[in-house]
Amino acid sequence: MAKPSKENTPITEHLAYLLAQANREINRQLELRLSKEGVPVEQWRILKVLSDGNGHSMGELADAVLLNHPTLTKMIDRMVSDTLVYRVQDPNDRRKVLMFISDRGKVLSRKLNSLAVDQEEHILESYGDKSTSELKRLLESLIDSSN
Amino acid sequence: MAKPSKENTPITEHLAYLLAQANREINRQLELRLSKEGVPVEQWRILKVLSDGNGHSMGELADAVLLNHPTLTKMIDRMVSDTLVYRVQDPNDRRKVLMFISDRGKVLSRKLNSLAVDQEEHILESYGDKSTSELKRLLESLIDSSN
DNA sequence: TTGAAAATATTGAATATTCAACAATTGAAG
DNA sequence: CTTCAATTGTTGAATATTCAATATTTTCAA
Repeated sequence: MAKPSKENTPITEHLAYLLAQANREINRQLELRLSKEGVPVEQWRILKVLSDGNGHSMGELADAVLLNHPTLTKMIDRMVSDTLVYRVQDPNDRRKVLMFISDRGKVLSRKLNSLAVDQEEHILESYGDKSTSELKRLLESLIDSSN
Repeated sequence: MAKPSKENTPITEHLAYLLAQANREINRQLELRLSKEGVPVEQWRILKVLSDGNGHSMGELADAVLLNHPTLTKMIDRMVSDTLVYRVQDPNDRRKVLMFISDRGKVLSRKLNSLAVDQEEHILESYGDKSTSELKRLLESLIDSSN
């Protein structure tokens, strides 16, 4: 019996493709909601991370919000112009810049969170509680196993 | 007892974020392998879809490979220059353009598939057979429920 | 049959992202 | 101490993506 070859697997069966497709779709939906406040998904992430009130360096932020450094720098430039966040030089390591959320940023962050929560709840409804938490668990473990 | 508020959920617990993170990581790994042939992930997808030998319209292709139309048009322009694919006007509907894979494209496609299969096997090893198929199942069903 | 609306693909301008080079600071070896 | 390598963040040029406008063809209603 011939050993089953994976060479002709349709693209829709590749994990990489399924992840890209699911991510694209969920992201599109989230984008749609956040557009009510005229804010891209990445800015929601940035505000969410910073809303712990602590200072976060650019490198740390870039990791957390899944952007590479130059892209983050330029996005932060815009957010500083919009007075949503501000930069402070790290006194302990003057190479670093610490980012903080402003009061205006906090107000916006609350609105965005509520839009994001809306979406999560919408997913829970149409996709189910069980599937959602199981999917989250598997994704976390995939991410873990990739490091 | 206070009703649990989701407003302060850390970003790492949002499905949208987990999907983005997992997708980024898996995509990065795939990119790394395909870079051996100097080809971006999207071109692998295009070649894979076209390797059924049939003609596919630009719209159909754009859906299948998760690119929007103008981006696809420009990527196809490059691939035509590299003689990996070619355009034919659809005789039944002259608004449409049918894309076909060339012989050179087929040769490249085989190499790319083997690199992609390598990755899937690597994932199976580190992440496990069971988890992988379960994750795929859940992703498919999430995508379904989003349409 | 005609004319307006829809579908399909491309183009060019505006934006955004990425890559490589740079500047500043820190760490660490000699 | 001094010097050289590593770390951190930004910049500018090169690329890539997106949005809006366009051209072409088809569909379909009047």
